[in-house]
Amino acid sequence: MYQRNPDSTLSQSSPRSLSPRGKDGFFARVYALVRRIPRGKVLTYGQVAALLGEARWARTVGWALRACASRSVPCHRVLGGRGRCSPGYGSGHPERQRARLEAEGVRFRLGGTVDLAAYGWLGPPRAARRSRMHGSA
DNA sequence: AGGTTGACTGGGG
DNA sequence: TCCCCAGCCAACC
Repeated sequence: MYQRNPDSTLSQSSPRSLSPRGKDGFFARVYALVRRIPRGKVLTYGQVAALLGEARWARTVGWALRACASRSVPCHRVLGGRGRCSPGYGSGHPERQRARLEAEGVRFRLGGTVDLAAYGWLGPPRAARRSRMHGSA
């Protein structure tokens, strides 16, 4: 099984990353958003960055997830822009990411990519609800 | 203070 | 479709 020590990653793996300074806790906001991705749905690094209002910070999102502060953050639901698993997932085991996603019902194409149009999350409900409920009034 | 790194992206071959 | 290159930008050293 591929369970890493949640505790060790919390206390010693990335001590400084847990107190992100750039932009009032960008890391924390990344974790908060990723935690909301529903089972069986995915998001790309670029989309996470965009949803947080920092469209060009895709690489920084990667930094945040590398630290993967808590086991409660389903970081396996974040893929590269081409719907591919992250090369560095689980310290170089993207297959683990795939296994987790498949366990949630996400199917992969022959090339090892996920159909983002089919499995992509639309984002926080609130954003979608706002335009629909309030409309113009 | 400055160079390097990286779980990214988009474009081109 | 896959691989490589240039641009990207904060974190890291």
